[in-house]
Amino acid sequence: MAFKRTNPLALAVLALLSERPMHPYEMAQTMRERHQEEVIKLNYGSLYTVVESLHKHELITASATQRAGNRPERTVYAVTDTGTAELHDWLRELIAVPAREYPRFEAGISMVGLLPPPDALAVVEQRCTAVDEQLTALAVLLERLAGMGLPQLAWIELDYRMAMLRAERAWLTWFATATREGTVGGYDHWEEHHR
Amino acid sequence: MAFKRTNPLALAVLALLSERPMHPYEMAQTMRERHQEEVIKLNYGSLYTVVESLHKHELITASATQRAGNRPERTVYAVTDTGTAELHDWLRELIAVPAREYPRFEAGISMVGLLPPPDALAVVEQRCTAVDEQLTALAVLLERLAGMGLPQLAWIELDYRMAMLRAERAWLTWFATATREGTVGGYDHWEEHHR
DNA sequence: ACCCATATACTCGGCGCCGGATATACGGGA
DNA sequence: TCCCGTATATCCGGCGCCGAGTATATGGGT
Repeated sequence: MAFKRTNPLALAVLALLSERPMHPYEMAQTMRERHQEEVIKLNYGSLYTVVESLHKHELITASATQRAGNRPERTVYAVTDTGTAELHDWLRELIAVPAREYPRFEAGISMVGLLPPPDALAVVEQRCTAVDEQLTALAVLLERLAGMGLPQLAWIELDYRMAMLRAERAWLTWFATATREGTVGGYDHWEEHHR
Repeated sequence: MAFKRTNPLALAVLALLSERPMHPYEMAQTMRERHQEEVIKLNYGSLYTVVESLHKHELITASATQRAGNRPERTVYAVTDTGTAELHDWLRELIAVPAREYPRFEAGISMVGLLPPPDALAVVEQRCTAVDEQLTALAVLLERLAGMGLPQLAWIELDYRMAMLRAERAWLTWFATATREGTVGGYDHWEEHHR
């Protein structure tokens, strides 16, 4: 059966191995150092599962089980030509085709009418401050990265996330005021239902 | 062990059962009719798993296995008091606390430097038009729902999604022009590397 | 020389999710 | 009356993911 593009961790593995051969644990370390784990969920169990799957589909090869000092054996992997092709094609797909991802917040906010208006207002305001904190944290991080001389292309995904967070904050602010002032469409029925 | 708030489908089940008792298949039908499946991933296999789990944790009760005509047996479920409490608390959490969800696009765009600039530009422009189409489709849907006399609160999650899509489109447009004109930070190195 | 905290490197059992398979009933056309 | 497509309602085998567990090596403190 063909390789399935489910776990993005496999994408990270292909990308790392297209730099140089590595063993799984080293991949994890490198992902940590580069803050890649911010963007792609890393987890040891999944890492080894994913590497094995890539190996089975011949997108990577187990080059050698070496041992340094008396450390346990380490299997070092390298990417194949098919693997590189898969990496590029997967990447193109990820960027070009928007995928339905069912964000939790959409599920939550779609049922906000089940909460009494004051409660709803409170939790929306909580989220608003949380998003604000994430925004300032991101701004600090960007400052630091730019200060280290890293080009914008190296942290382009943070730039994107920042734009999204700003938009979310704006929407939350709007919804909070609309709830507070009772101007959101259907407020009367909502308020009446919780009395 | 305590109930785990993993699958949002369980949230939908609790919400539906807090209207009236239903059997699983009826829940699915209702979700379809109300376009809830746009916001919460529905899938029969998961539905029965989730219902069983809720039942095990006594958040819902199996009221009666009735049979209409000669149809196969149907187990009708109803929500318990603990279930209602869980619903409200989960809802509050979903709204108040932003969750890391690792969107696929972030993973993709973070590695856009691996593609040659012309390829990158092409796929970003593809996404841009795709997002545009989603936006117009959403606008049509909103028009229809408002025309049916539904209050804004009934489709508040679509309002949110619209705001997010607009922000994404704006960012994509910016990135596309910055790539086309070579003004994105680190372009020289990028262009040089793919020659 | 000894000890323990930390780093290194991987393993494994369990569980949730998926989607295709199953089985029966109903309704409309030939 | 027969047939078959669609609706009803659920089941289940398999697989990917998770995170806690395991085992050894290194290095710094006393």
